[in-house]
Parts: sequence; structure tokens; C-alpha cells
Amino acid sequence: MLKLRAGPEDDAAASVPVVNSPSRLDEIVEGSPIGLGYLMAYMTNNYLGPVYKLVESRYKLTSPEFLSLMCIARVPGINAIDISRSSGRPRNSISRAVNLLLDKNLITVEADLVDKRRKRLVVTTQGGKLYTKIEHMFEERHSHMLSVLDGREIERMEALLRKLAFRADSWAKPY
Amino acid sequence: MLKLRAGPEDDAAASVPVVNSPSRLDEIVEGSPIGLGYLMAYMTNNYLGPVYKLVESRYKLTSPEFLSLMCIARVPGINAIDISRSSGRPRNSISRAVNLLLDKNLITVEADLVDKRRKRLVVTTQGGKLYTKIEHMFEERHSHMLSVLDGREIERMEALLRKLAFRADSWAKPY
DNA sequence: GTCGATTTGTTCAATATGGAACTATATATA
DNA sequence: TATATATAGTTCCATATTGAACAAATCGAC
Repeated sequence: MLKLRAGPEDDAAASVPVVNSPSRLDEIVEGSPIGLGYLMAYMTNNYLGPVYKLVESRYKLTSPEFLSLMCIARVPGINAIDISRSSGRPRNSISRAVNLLLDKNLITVEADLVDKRRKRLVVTTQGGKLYTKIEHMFEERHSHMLSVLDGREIERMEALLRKLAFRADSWAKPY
Repeated sequence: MLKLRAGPEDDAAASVPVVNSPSRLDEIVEGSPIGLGYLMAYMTNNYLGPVYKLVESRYKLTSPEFLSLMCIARVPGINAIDISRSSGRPRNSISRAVNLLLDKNLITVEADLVDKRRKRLVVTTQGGKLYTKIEHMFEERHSHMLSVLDGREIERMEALLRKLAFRADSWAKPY
């Protein structure tokens, strides 16, 4: 078994480093035809990025690793390619991540009787516990990020994101 | 001068590869306390990611490079640290990117008379043209992505993202 | 059935990335 | 003025990432 924790403190969601003020963001985005996309990337970098880094340093998991762990914890029996498609990361990155999670005893493989190429992935007890901890860290960051919005706005935001993401077939066609 | 184009075709926004259907995304997000954040990352990976890749292969620019080019094109005289803060990428990545853009004659440096540590960055004619092309590529991807939403929804989405991003000081405090 | 095309997963090698430590300039305090 | 602290930018190096080429299993059209 590998050592999972890096720092001494294990308490709760802990401290994500302060993000510096986005001094020129307004000028960059204002009037830009791709402002919406830029802001989306900005938010992803600035909210998720710091938690990613914290998880990496504290639990020694790379981002494809805990992304995979999340998917496996939430969808037991999922396979690598579906993790790849559900996260937008390349297959080979997920493949490596899955093998690292196996080495760390955080997940196990079950045979897929229908298709021998596939590997059904499931979290171990230990992996489940770790996922819960990580989810808490994200949750805390999440609520800080959303504290600027009221309940109705959060609902709208999530609804819009769902609409975009779940309609992948319509926007993802070749052009 | 370095060769900038990779492929033979230069026409318009070109073809971003098809994104596979997010088969298990619904199961991963449903009921998750961090669904909103996951969806945001998913969208960033799946919309912006493919264009990033296309720009990288066609124009031989890494993502910090064209991110920097965008910032400099839109905010002439901006310096590296402000690009870093406005994009959520580390200072050293931006520093490297800026120097590569200089090598490629896409930007130039002007002295900052107020503070000798700073370098004011400005696009060259060539850099401006390239930025325009890249912006078109993003714009096309952008409109495909947003075609699922109607005008009112797009406005709401952008307003919500702006609210989140511009209120950085309130969510970015230490905790 | 069989043969070619697709799909899942892996490995390798080249490249991109970011933390840490550094230089040089600027600012604050006495 | 002198000294300490903070900031802009760079370089180094260890690591993360990904495209490409591959093996194995499956599917599909006959």
C-alpha cells in the first residue's frame, strides 16, 4: 500500500491558496465575441485549479486520477473509455490514471462478461473513503465560489450548464 | 521568422474533431453536490479543448502562447503578471509563452517608464492578424456550442459568469 | 462462417507544465 | 540613507500530458 497523504493536517477541506485579483479581466472580456468561453475557462482555472493542486499535493493524486476516482465512485462498473468521454480527457491519460489507482488499492477491476476488451471499475472501501474526503474539499470550494449567487441564480446556472452539456450531440457534430 | 502554419488549408475556422457522446455524464453529475463545477470543467474541456488543439497543431502555438496573444491583442501594453492573473495560469508559463511570441515576431516589448521591472507587451501587425484568425476559430466553435441556447439564455449565462468572475475578491479570500 | 473495420486499452517518446529558487527593481519603515 | 519586504520576470528541473503506433477483442457486411 502506498502512502496517500502528503501534509500532516487532514482536517476538512483545508485552505486553497488565495487567488489574486483578476486585474485586467474586464478589459479582456469586454466586447469580446468569445467572452463567454473565456470566462468559462477562467472560472475552471481559478476555482477548480487550486483544489486540483491541493488534492495533488495532499493525496498524491494527479488530476486524471481523482477525476477517474470520482467517476468510478459515482458510477460503479464504469470503464475507462466512458470516463474519458465523460470528462473530456484523452484515453491514454485515463488508462494510466486507472492503473495508478489500482496500484494504490483505491479501485479494483471486475471482468466484463459481455465484452472482454472492457474493464469494469469499482472503488475499494479505501477508495470510497478517499473520494468522500475529496468531494468535501470540492464542495467547500464550490460553495465559496457560488456564494456570490443567490439560490435562484445557482439553479439557473446549473440548468444552463446541463442543457449545454447534455445536448452534446447537437453541438459536437463536425463542421 | 518561423513558419506558423502546419496544415495546408487556411480556410476559415476549420474542422474541430467530433466530440464523442458523453455517455455516462448524466449518471456522474446527477445528485452530485459538485455537479455544477464538474459540468463547468466538462464544458471547458470539451469546447475549448478541441479548438486549443487545433490552434496548437495549425499555428504551432501552445495554449499559454495564444492565451497571452489574446490578452495582448485585446489589452495593448498589458504585462506578463496581469496576463497570468487574468487567465489563471502560472507566471512562469506566461513568461515562457511571451518569450516564444517574441521569437516569432508576434509581439514586441515596450519599456515601462514607471516601473523598470515591467514589460509592456504589444502585438505586431503579424500578431494582430494571427489573433484575428484564431478569434474566428473560437467564435465559430463558440456559436456551435451556444446554438443549443436561445438569445435570452445566452445573455443569462454570460451575466452569471461575469458575476462570478468579477466578484473574485469575494470568493477568492482565504478559508 | 470470414475478412476488414471499429473499439478498448496500453506503451512509448516527445513535449508541455509548474513549483522552487533566483535576479533585479520597487516600496515601506525607521 | 539603510534595511527589510514585496513584486516582475526568468531559469531550472522534475513531472504530467498527450499524439501515435500498437495488440486484442468485437462488430458488421457479406
